[in-house]
Order: sequence, then structure tokens, then C-alpha cells
Amino acid sequence: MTIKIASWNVNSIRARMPNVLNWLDTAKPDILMMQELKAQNEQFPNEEFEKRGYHLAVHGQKSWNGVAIISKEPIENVTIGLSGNDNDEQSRYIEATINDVQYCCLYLPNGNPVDSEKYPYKLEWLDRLYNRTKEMLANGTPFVLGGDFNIIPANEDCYDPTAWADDALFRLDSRRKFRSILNLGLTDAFRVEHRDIAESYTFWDYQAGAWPQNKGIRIDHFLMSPQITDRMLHCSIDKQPRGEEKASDHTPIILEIKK
DNA sequence: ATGGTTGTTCCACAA
Repeated sequence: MTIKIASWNVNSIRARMPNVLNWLDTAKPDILMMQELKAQNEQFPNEEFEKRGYHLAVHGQKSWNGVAIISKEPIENVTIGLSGNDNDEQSRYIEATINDVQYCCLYLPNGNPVDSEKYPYKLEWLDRLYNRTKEMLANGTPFVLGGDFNIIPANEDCYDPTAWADDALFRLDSRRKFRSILNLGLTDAFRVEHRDIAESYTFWDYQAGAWPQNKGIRIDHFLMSPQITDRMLHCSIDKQPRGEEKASDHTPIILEIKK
């Protein structure tokens, strides 16, 4: 038996419902983490998901951000927001327990432009994610960090590293903090399975024909705790939804683990 | 160096 877990930055849940439902009906994930809902809790289409047998945990926000977890198995202990900064108003983090595994759905700040307050906010957010990760490791909880990290981990995760050199998604400060989280003992699910495969991306800009030219970046990730790494079966990127009409600029990443 | 696109909201901003 396997558990199929997916993560997808949908770039507006209301604009993307046909695409999301279509993908759910074919891919049939047990758990889907979504980011960039661009909707408040009241605007989230609960019924469409409940009709398909999913339980919900939603942390929305007007206009921007917003994250949700939907699951075929019951969802427990929902926590909203990433601890460590009481002044953070942005809905970018939701955590819940499903069958004794902790699922952390995150939408990490983009951080551009790097000379604005947005970049230090991104770095500060990464520090808080580091602290939460360390805490869960200390507790011995099996967990999965999944979502849009807005981080290109390495050259092979980017069609043109020089073009992105000074971008907040590729800046060394961002990548060093991402690495320090990994170095606590987590495993990048996609990269551990596809060690020598480049040009596997999860995001293609809407602009300048990025999708048809495969000018993409890999910024959506699953990072697993050691217990989940031991249960991992497979991790892949499903490029199909990116080619559909009215697509999100991101495509789903899928992680399968032993039940 | 610029412009290219999409979504939400209100005529700009975020990505």
C-alpha cells in the first residue's frame, strides 16, 4: 500500500478549479498540498473537494498567498502560521497530522526585489522554518515539508543559472539557508531519486515563451524526515497540467511513500 | 536593458 502525496502551487484556487478537479480525478492523490490560493477561507470551494471525499484544512488570505491541505484520510491537529514572528500577517504555512505523519504545507516568500524588505523577510522566514524543522526532529515526529520553496537549490535546477544569479530564488544566502535545513538530516525527495537528471522543473514563467522552450526552474520540493525517507517509494514531477488551457505557472510534484 | 503574462484588485502590485 502506498500513500500518494502531491504539492501544487495553483496560482488562484478560484481561477484554477477546473484544472485542479481534472487533475484530482486522474491523479487521485491521497493528500494534496496547495499554495497561492489567492482566496479567503470563505471563498475556498470546500464542497467540490468534500464531494470527492477529501477532508480540508485551509489557511486563506485576501488577494495573495493562502495554503491548504486536502486529504482522503482525516486531518488532525491543524496549526496555522509558522511560529517565531507574531507580526507576520501572510498566510504561507499550514501544518497538520494525517495518520501520525506531520504534513507541513508551505509557500515560502519569493523575496524579490533583493534590495527591498522582501528579501530579509524571506531569509527570516527560512530561519523560522529551520527552527520548526529542528523542533520536529527533536520530537521524533515523522514529517514532510512540501510546497513552493521559491528556492532553486542548484545549477541543474535552472535552465540558465547565470540569468538567475542575482535573483532571490537563487541568491547564495537563500540557498545556504535551504541547505542548512536539509543538513539537519532531511532528504530532497526528487533529487535523491533523480541524482543525475537536469532540466526537471516545476515552474515555467507565463512570459516570453518559457514553457514551450522549457525555460523552467525547480522550486517546488518535498523534504522528508529520516523516517519518511526510509518509506519513500518514488518522487516525480507531473508536467502535464502545465500544458493545459488556463494552466498555473507551476505543475504538481508527487511523492509516494509506503503506508 | 527591456518586455514578455497572469491574477486580483482597483487604476497597481505580486509573481
